[in-house]
Formats: sequence, C-alpha cells, structure tokens
Amino acid sequence: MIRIVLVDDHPVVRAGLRALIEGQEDLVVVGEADGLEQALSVVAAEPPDVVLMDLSLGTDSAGGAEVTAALRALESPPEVLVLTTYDTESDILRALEAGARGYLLKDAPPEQLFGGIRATARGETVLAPSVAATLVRRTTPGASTVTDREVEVLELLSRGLGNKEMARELFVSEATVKSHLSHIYTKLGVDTRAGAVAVAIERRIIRA
Amino acid sequence: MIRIVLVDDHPVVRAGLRALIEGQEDLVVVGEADGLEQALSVVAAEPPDVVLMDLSLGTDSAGGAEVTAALRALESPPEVLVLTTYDTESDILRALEAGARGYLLKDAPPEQLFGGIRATARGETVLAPSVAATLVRRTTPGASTVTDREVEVLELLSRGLGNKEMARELFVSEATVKSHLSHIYTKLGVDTRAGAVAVAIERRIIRA
DNA sequence: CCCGGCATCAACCGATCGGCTATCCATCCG
DNA sequence: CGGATGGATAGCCGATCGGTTGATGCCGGG
Repeated sequence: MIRIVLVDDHPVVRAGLRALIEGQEDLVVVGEADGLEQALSVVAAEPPDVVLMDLSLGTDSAGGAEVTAALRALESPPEVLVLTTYDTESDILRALEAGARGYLLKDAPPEQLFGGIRATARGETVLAPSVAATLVRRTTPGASTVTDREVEVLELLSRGLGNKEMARELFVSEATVKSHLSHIYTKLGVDTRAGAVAVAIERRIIRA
Repeated sequence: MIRIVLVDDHPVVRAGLRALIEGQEDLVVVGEADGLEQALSVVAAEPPDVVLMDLSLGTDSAGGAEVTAALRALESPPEVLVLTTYDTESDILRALEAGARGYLLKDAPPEQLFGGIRATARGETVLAPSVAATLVRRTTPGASTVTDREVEVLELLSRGLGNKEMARELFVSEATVKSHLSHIYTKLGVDTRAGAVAVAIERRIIRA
C-alpha cells in the first residue's frame, strides 16, 4: 500500500485526485494540505511514501518548490512527485533542485499518473515527455543556453519591467541588466524586448 | 437528475470533477470534452442541463469563452457555469458576455460547487464572492473605471509590447495608443508602463 | 596555467516614451 | 436637443529608455 499526501491549494483538484487515486487498489491518500504549514504537519502526522505536489500554491503560501525543499529537509523525507500545469524551464529546474523525484503535468492521463506514483514510490525518476525534452535541450551543448541569471531577467521582462526596475529588483546596475538583455537577444535571435518575451514563452523558458 | 457535461483540457481535473459529482445523488456527468469540437458533439449527443466550463483550454483549442458562445448559440442551449482559476475583470466579462450563467473559482469548496451546479440548473446566476466584488467595483460610479479598450491596451502592455506594436495589434495609430496609455496612467495613479501593469495585476484588471 | 563563460559595469547615441493640448465623431442619456 | 463619455487622431519636445560596444573580474575546465 503506497501512502500518499496531496499538496494543492485547490479543493476541487485535491478531492478529485483523492477520488481517482482511491480507485486504485494499491494506493491510499493519507492526507491533504493546501500550503507549507499544513504540509509539514500532515506529513509528520501520517508519514507518506509519496507527496503529490502542486507548484503554484496561491499567492499567500510558499510555492511548491519551497514546500518540496522543506519536506526533503526532514529526517526521513518522503519522495516528492510534482504534478503541475506548467513545464517551463525555470519551474522544472527549481522543483528538481528542491529535491523533487519526478515531474508530471496535470494534463497527463490518469494511468500515467498512477504509474508515476508507483515508480516514484520505488525511488525511480519520473518525467513527463515534454519535461524530459526540455531538460535534454538544456544540456545539449550546441544549443544556445540561456543562463539562470538571464532567465531571471526574462521573467522580470515578461512582467513589463523597465531596465531600471529590473536593476533594482536584481540588485545590480542598469548597465548589467542591459548587458544581460543583449546576450539574451543574440541567444534567442531577436532584437526587441517584446520579441524576447515571445520567443522565451514559445521555447518554454518562461511561462506566459 | 441534473445532466452535466465537463469541458476542461486536463484529464485529471475532468476525472476528478466526475468523481466528485457522481458522489451526489441528483447529479450525473453525461459527457466530457477538452475543446470546442468535442464540446459541440458531446452536447449534441447527450444534451446536458449544465456545462461546467474551464476558461483556459490549452493553446491549440479555442478559449472557454468562445466555446461558451458557441454552445449558447445552439437551438436549445445548456446553461454554462464557468469553473476556472482566474477572476480577472477581463476573464469574467468575456465569459459573462459569452452567455455564461455563473462563474465559480476552482479553489471553491466542493459544496459550493454542487450548490452552484444546482442553482445554475434552475436558471439562477451564481457568482463567487470575489467575482461579485469585482463586478460591483466595476459598476461603482466613484471608482475610476478602466474602459474595455484600455484593458486591451493593458493586456498588450503586460506582454511587453511597444506603442508601435500595440498600434499594429489594435489597428489604430500610435497616437491613439499613447492617448489610451495617458488615460490609464491617470486612472491607475501611476506614471510608467511597468507601474501600470503592476497596479492592473494588483487590482485584478488583468492577470499576471 | 590560460582560456572561456558568466556576471558586472561604463559611456555613447538614437529611438521612444510620456505628457500635453486640441480636434473630431459616434453613442448614450436625461 | 444638448451634454457627457469613449474612442481615434495629430503634433510637439524633452527626458528617458533601450541597445551596442568594450572592458573588467571571477571561476572552473582542459
């Protein structure tokens, strides 16, 4: 019997996942949480084998990546399987760096979800195809790779910030931001900020 | 027995909603769809009383608003209850203009969902509290109201477009765009484009 | 050890943005 | 019938922004 805890801020999704999972003989949901605190207390009270983690947990709570990191920092940490809507480079990297064992998308068919949970419980790594593709493309040498810092700039850019504001946000000078932007332009093959945002979204470097 | 069709591009959410709903004596799911075509054929094959509609249906398909409009254009149209994640002014307005009867958020408790479905089947209007608040604020006289056109500009702005690009996108002259922007600045109490985007997101006029 | 990638920064210059004033037209409403 | 509102447009001008180029320091790999 694989013990599962759900972490998602949507009651509908939680209840839905619970209903789906409990239709499986070998899976049982032992708890639900909608944020960091609940997740910690539930996991402590009913130690699960696998935690199903949503990444976007509403604005008030910590993000799923932080919650994942917090859970993985426990003495005997549960395996974490991320189940979310977005498959952008930054989301994936953050989650995996936080210690997630797998990364599935919410538009996956239920069978894939069940299989993923079982594989995660066995300690295997589970990645949705598009997620795997993103990671491969990232480590492919030839492809022009956007650096972490540049991704940060792209995210701010997509929020419509000006150079000065980005500089303030990143604690660097405006000149540095401009430099990052120039590099981004060459790497993405564009020459304007709007174009950069478009391509970055297109290539799933950031999310819309 | 209230007959329901689910329209959502996430299998997990669809299956989850189905499981939840079928736990209710008086509700039955008679079909699921993940986009416009499926929705039309399913509704034709198994005429429902209520359609539960997600607004963001993946990039390839039409949006939930268009699907809603298409369904409401049928001879004997089903009632449409929007069930989505976002409660921005533009989303709400688009959905209601398309003929949706109600608007609930996915973070609503299941009970509210069931009640909403029953009310919708009776032809009543169902709005989540925050949605109602947004609508009220919009029709409140004193508050500086951003016009529809200005919202369009704000959305383009949040995508990082320049004035010239917005002008092209909206089929107007650059002067017009600037004029809209000036009005937006005064109404939102800011003096930069990035600031306008920030306040617009903050006030839920557009979504991040 | 030296090269390359990454992050940082400075100075320069042209494009643009922002703010202003003013006009025109359609629609809606009392 | 006015009057108000929303939308579209023009022209102006100075401040600022955005983009390029070039240069520095740091770190890790070959």
